[in-house]
Amino acid sequence: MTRRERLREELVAEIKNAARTRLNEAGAAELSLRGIARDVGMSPASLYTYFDGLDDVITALIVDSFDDQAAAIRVAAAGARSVQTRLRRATVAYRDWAHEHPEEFRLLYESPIAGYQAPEDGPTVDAAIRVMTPFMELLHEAWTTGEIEAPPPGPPIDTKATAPRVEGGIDADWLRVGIETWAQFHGFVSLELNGHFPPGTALDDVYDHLIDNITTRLGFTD
Amino acid sequence: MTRRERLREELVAEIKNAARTRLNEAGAAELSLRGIARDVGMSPASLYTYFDGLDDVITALIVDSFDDQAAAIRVAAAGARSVQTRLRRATVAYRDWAHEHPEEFRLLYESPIAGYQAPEDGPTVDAAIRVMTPFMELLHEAWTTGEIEAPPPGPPIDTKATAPRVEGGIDADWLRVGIETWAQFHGFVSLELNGHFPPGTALDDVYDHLIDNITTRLGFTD
DNA sequence: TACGTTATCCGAACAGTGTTCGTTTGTCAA
DNA sequence: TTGACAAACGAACACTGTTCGGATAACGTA
Repeated sequence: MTRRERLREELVAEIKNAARTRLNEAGAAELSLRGIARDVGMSPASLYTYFDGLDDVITALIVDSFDDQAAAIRVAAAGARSVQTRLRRATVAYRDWAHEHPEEFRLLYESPIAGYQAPEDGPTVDAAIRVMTPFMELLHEAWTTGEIEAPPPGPPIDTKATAPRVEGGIDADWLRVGIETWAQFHGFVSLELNGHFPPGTALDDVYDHLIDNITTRLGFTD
Repeated sequence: MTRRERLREELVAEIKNAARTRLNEAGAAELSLRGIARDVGMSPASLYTYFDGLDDVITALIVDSFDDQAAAIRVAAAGARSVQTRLRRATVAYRDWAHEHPEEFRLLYESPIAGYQAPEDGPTVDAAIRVMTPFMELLHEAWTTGEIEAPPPGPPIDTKATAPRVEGGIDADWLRVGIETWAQFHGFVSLELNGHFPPGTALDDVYDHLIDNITTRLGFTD
């Protein structure tokens, strides 16, 4: 590792850090290439030495943010005995992370930057799957340990795209259950973050109540 | 109604129409004030005679889109006998409308235009509530006709903001159930629209399956 | 009909954006 | 030391939203 390579890596990290800070503190509207360049103290043109443009910086940011959320979920779910408890903690961590990084959450799951196009080779898709993997693993574990029963059959899911990225493959019915579960608590977080719920309400408790309903319906015998 | 007032109304409608067409056909990135001005054949400065700026045009667009979705939901839910069927059709209409107007849906429920700020006096909030009202009415009707039972008590919801806008007020428990229900099918539509589900899957069937689960849990005896 | 008022419209300008190009500076290896 | 390459920059281009001043047209009224 030469000196130049090391400096390059440091500067790439500094640029990504400046971009993330800018996004979190000033919002997506201020996530501009020229602004990032000002923050790291270089000219806009110089940034093109390290990234192919603003979209490339954003793509790197998305991948890092997905991995950050995935790590937060894994940490929150670790340690508890019952799978039900770990699954609950994972869903709570999903929402907590969104509250701590609302701009990043929007960047990951909505499209707050008009004109941004994710790259074809899909590094952001890979990273997104790394967030869902803990949930799928918990469902699978709950099933193998007998905490919940096998899901009733339902519409088929095409597992070609996701199965190769999950250890031991993935069952179509479980993937469907995972997607449905995800959709339910994600919808709450998304609507909440975009201000679509009545103000003055203790949304923590409502979310807990929603998770209760979801886990109950999954078949956990509380 | 003078001639000038009529011309003004027509031009306002034409501007909004151009903005909506631009959004739907070219995406949020092309929803620019200068572009809209080009489409209607006037200078950018002239647009300020009719709107206070780009944000004001977008606000008008949001209100119209909310009302359009609300109308689609009401049309879809009308006519069927059982409340369960109408509720199901309403949820399907919610998703169908999103598929027919994906860019508009994102504009309503996510924040695809960085820097846009909704106005303080909340015309967009009023319009958003007009979308939720049919769902709340259906829940209330199912309860009064005995198709489902009263919801078990749960965390309280502050009904001050929404109750005055719904005829006959609103019950806190029912509002909570409505919010939870909405969150669940909205999450599916949002994730689907943003490409977070495995490709090649028959998502229509999965959504139907999800709605089955939701209505069953609401207490409808199929 | 004539006049003053007002709405409408536009051109020019300003500050900001992403991106490209040509050039210069700095670093590394042969 | 020299040649090759990475890195950095200034200037420019085509955009964007917005403001301002002035011109033009339509209006209500005397």
